Amino acid sequence: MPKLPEKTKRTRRGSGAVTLHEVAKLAGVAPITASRAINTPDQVSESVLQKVRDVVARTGYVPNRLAGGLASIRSRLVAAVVPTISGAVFLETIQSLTETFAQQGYQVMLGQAGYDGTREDALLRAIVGRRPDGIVLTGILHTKEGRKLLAASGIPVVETWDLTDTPIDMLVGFSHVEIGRSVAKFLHGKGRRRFAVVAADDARAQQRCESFRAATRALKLPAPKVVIVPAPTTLQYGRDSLARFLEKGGDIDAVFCSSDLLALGVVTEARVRKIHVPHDLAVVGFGDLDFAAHIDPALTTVHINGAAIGKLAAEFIIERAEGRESVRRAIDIGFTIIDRKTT
Amino acid sequence: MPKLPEKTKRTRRGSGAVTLHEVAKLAGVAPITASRAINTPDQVSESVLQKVRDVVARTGYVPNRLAGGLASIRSRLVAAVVPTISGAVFLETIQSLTETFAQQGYQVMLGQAGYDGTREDALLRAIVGRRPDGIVLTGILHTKEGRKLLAASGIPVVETWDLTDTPIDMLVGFSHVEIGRSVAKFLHGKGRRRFAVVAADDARAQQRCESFRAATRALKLPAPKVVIVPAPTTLQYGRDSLARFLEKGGDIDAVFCSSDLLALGVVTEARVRKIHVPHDLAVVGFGDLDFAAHIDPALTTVHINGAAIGKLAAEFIIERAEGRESVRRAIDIGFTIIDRKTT
DNA sequence: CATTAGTTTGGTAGCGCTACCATTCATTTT
DNA sequence: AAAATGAATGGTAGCGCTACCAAACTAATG
Repeated sequence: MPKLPEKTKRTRRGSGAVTLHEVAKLAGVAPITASRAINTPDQVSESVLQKVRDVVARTGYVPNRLAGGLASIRSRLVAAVVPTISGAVFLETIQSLTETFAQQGYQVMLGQAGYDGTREDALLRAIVGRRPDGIVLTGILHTKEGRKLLAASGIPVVETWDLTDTPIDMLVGFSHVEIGRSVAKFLHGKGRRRFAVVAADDARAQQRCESFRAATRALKLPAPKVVIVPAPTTLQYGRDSLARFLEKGGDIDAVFCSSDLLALGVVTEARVRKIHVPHDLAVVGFGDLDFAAHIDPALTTVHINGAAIGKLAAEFIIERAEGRESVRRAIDIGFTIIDRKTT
Repeated sequence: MPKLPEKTKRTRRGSGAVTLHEVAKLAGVAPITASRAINTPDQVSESVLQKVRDVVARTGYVPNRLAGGLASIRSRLVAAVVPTISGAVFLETIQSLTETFAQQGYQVMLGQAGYDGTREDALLRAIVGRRPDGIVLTGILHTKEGRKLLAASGIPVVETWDLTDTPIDMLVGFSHVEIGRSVAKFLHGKGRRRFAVVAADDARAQQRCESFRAATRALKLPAPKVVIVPAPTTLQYGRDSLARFLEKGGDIDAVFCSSDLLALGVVTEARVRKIHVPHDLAVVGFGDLDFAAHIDPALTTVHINGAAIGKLAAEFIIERAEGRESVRRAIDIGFTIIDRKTT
């Protein structure tokens, strides 16, 4: 059995790590055969496989995917872009995205674009430079520059958490306009008439707010009172917002919040002020985060299947990467209003 | 001005994207000069810089960092490993980590190891294969295999959210043992005597629980009642846990929870059962998440400066990558018990 | 003026891997 | 038996970039 050679030569260049060539030499085969033994084991004889696996174990060889990606145009790297990771809404999506990709041997690169989109272009350039096999845009509106860059790169892109008639490439989302309308109707159906909205200062929350407002108009109700809070949302903003409504002599009987955290804040503030939820005030959240069902009173909210979004987005990109062109390119995953105890 | 050439040749190989060589040719300089114009602009004359920048803008050239990383052993990629992204505790750390790195032109790759650590080794291999400039381990205990792999790779590693006498490399953390002890003393100082613990089934939560138990023994108090819940923790587990204590005829006057979400659950369940917090029951959380200060009653909890951990970890790795060997390698960032209204 | 030092540019040779084609040898078909 | 097929292996030539050294040229020094 050949002895493991000392790390000699290659002083200046090279990481000093074990390379495929060294593995091949120790196994007594050609480099390309060693490569096949590792990547496509069924193209190789049992004996070669054995020898190579043996050497890999002994040397602790870890393939250099930088080199592999450069040689094969398959980096097995994908990028996920979120406005910010601290807004808990996207977590489920990222989690299932990461898991689905990990199972297929892909690594996920995370980028935070910020809600204002200023860093977005720079981020996209950094991402494209890594030549990922796909890019998942999580809930983001795109600058012209960004769109051009992505289109030119030829990298598969999935936009998520929204719908548009002009997707860059693929799409997994749902209609924020539809949600705003549905919630308005829902509250109206419950006999509520004097609406308020607490909406984060981000494009999708604003869309929901706008269509909510439009729906109240269609229902011949007074225009809803609106408070805009910075994104990402917090419980405190929710408390403050309710306080604001009441200070302004707010005569309201229902609040639609753009996140569950805001809704929890409103519920909390209401309790402190001895306003009974749902009797005096109905509260609707958005996101159906983990805690929504278990707070007291249980929160009525709009459920989005974030995990499904992540899984689908990953599958779309994997299909593309494997060359299986999928026909479905845009999916509306829908939403559900979960009627619990705050309405 | 030379015309942009059609994309010809290189049909099978190559991404078809603009390369540095093409940029150089269009700018009328050697490839290496173009490289310098882009990466180290002050090594190059004003006129060359102008020409190259011009061509880059016209062609939409995006440097291939895969190739760059392969050639230079500087991938400008770093990996962050978390047990799971849905446990909100680490979010702040990841966020500040990502931001600090992004500012320096590094990209962050995210890996989820799972709380059980089964996927950890596979994940580490995948990460090492990408030859990142650094790896940040967020709150993880490491298998022998994993330690060996990382040590052999020579990649700078920062372990976080814990302390150990035998760090793989660098360390930014705090003492879970110290926290358990401090919280026990804190509650004892408030006159509480009949303790309970709700702890997640993960190593660090267990450490806090253990030292809490040890401290009660030292204080000659009865052993605390303990409920273990699966990680990551949820509000519901918190509610269930309090229910469990009470069913078992739990004669308790204080609960130490291993997360703020659990604590919120306990507080919620207590309210539903008309148990007054803090009069009848004191509750202490862990993490001091965003909402802790704003729920009602405001939550007493252990504050960890997660953002600082992320920032420091990033700085450690950047220093290493730039060749500036830092002396400080292990930092205890400490913690604070924030005394609010639940105790 | 020659010599030295500094600045700007270019050539060569890989980094570690895989695509593509060519070769060998065993197996099957006519 | 010859031809055709298939399976296993190897050789060559890059992928797109940068480290290293060398050359050319400018400026400063004695």
